[in-house]
Parts: sequence; C-alpha cells; structure tokens
Amino acid sequence: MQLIDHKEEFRKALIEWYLREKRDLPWRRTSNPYHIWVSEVMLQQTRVDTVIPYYERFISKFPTLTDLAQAKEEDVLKMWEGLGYYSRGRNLQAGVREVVEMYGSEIPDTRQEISKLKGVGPYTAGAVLSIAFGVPEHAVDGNVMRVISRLLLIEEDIAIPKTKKIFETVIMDLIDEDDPSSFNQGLMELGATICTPNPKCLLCPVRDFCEAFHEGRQRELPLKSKKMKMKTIPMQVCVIRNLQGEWLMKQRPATGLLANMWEFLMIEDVRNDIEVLMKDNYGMTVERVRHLLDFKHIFSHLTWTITSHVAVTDERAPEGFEFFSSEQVERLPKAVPMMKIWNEAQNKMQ
DNA sequence: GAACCGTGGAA
DNA sequence: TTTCCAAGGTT
Repeated sequence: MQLIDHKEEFRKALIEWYLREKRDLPWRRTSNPYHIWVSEVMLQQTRVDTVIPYYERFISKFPTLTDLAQAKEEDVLKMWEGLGYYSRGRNLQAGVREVVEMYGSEIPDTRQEISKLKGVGPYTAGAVLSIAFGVPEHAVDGNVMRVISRLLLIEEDIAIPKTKKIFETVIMDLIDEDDPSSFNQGLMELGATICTPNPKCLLCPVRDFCEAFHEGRQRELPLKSKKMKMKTIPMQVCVIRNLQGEWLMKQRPATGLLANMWEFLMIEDVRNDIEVLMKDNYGMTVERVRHLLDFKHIFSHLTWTITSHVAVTDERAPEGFEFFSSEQVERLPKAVPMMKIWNEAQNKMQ
C-alpha cells in the first residue's frame, strides 16, 4: 500500500495506535504550554527515563513561567545538575524571560515568533506548537527521521543538516490537521518503541505502509555517515583546602564546555607533580598532597582522563578562585566529574 | 556547514 | 570494551 496514496488511512492507523498504546509520561498529563516547553528542552538528546525525575523536580521548583523568569540562574543550573548540555537550562530561562518581557507572559503560537526565543530551534518550535497549541507544524527529531526514512525508503544521509528539510516537507504533507499533537507524538512514540534502530516490525501499526519493510531493508535505514574519533585530554585535578577546612573552587567560563559550572582546580598536564605545577602556574605552595581518584570521563566529543589529589595550603585563593565551606560547595552546580571528586574527597576527609 | 555541547544506557 | 546513541540548538 503506497503511503502517498493513502495518507488518511495512515494518519488514522498511527493516531489510533498512539492513543491506545502511548506511555503515561508526566508531560502528557498536562496542557500547560510552559510545562510542555520545559519537557521538550529536557528531552533534547536525552532519554525519557533520565528526564522524568528532572522534569518533576524542575516543575515543582519553578511551577510557572513567571517563577522561572524570576529565579536566580545558579538555582536553575542546580536543578539541571547532572542532566548535561547545561546551556539548555540557561537558554530556557532566557527564552522564558523573553516571553515575559515581549509577549506579556503568553508563549507565542506561531513558528515565526516562537523560533526567535532562545534555545527554541526547528524541532522544539514544532513540538510546542503542535502539542501545546494544536498547530499543524512539523517536529522532526531523530525518531521521525528514522521512521519516515523507512516508510518512504529515503536514502539521504541524515548526518547532513540539509537532509532534515526533506523530512520537514514530508511531514507538512502528511500531518493530520485535526490532531497534529497525536500525529507528531505518534511518530516519535513509534520511533522510540517500535521503529527503533533494531525495529520490531511485527508489532508495527503502519507496516503495511512501509516501503523499507516491503523491501526487507528496514535495518539499512536511516543512512548515517560515520563521525570521526574523539580526542583524549589528560587532566589533573587538585582539591585544595585551607586551614579553616574550606574548599578552593572556580566557576567555568560562561561559554563552552560545562559553561558556568563550578570545579576544583584543574591542570591540563600529567607529566609534572602537583606541587611543581601549582608553584609554576599559580605561585602557590601546597602541602600534604595525597592521591585521591583516577577515572575517565567521556563527553560527546572528547574524553578527560582524570587523576585527582587533595592538598592543603595556608595561602590566599589565586585570581579567579574562592574558598567555600562544605555547605556552600554542596549548593554550587557541579558537573558529573566534579561531583565524583567531591563525593570521594568528602569520604576520605572523615 | 562543520564543530561544539553531557550523560548514562544498551547492544 | 567499544560503539552508538536519545523528543537538538548554537556558533
């Protein structure tokens, strides 16, 4: 059965399956556009199971758009701690503040306007428009590209950005004008549960429409070019305490890797001892250096091989650093590698 | 348009 | 262990 000649039957089969089989997720229990926006940002490149507890905590802490707009950025980052891609959190708050200032706290309901908001790209725009406002707009994510590439046997490389336009055009032609929310979510739900990289075609509600299944080529799709191997950066971390037992930390720059997150002193050099490096780089004398923890931290595009130490000093904090009490350190937003070191350091100290 | 931006789970 | 990746966006 050719999908292009049977669009209405396809929509019906997809939406009926979705309404019958959809998972019970927190953001599917609300019609609050702000809550849906939050969920869509958290779900970017992140698994449902990972997002659920973060979503629940975030909505409890910032129940309304106004609450988030008025929050301190550090509190927002703290709620994002461990979730990754931390600029999402900062951009979300920036976008929410734009809605308060420019749109009277009402999230705009056109692609034109909502796309101007910080952190809202083509996917998130379409997702919020269709799910929260019922606007028939495309929301093309990795799931949709996988599902559609199989249904229509599209052999374009989805690693190339402009390939996405093909899928957006297809969706605008296929989308159900009466229930774009269930249509878009149905495609994503299908991609997440049935039309997975290793597809379960016998359970698929729309396999009769699927050209790849017809040809037995579903496992070949979508086509995706390889990416290059990542870099490895050796790193030494030194957890330094002063005579009051406070901890030396600094905030990372506002842009780039782990932007605005807090960390202990780090040096990209494993050939020299910590005492020498501290003297050379900061003119600082540290004593009682003890080895702490060695581990590897893998980012999406690079790897840190970390060796860490604890040490003591009676000198002032170097430029850009501050000493914090344990209670203060606990409250600072820290990325996962620093959380590991922080936990280990606390264990070892008592 | 390619490179950058996290994390943890699964194959 | 290695690889891939999961409801992408920004620069």
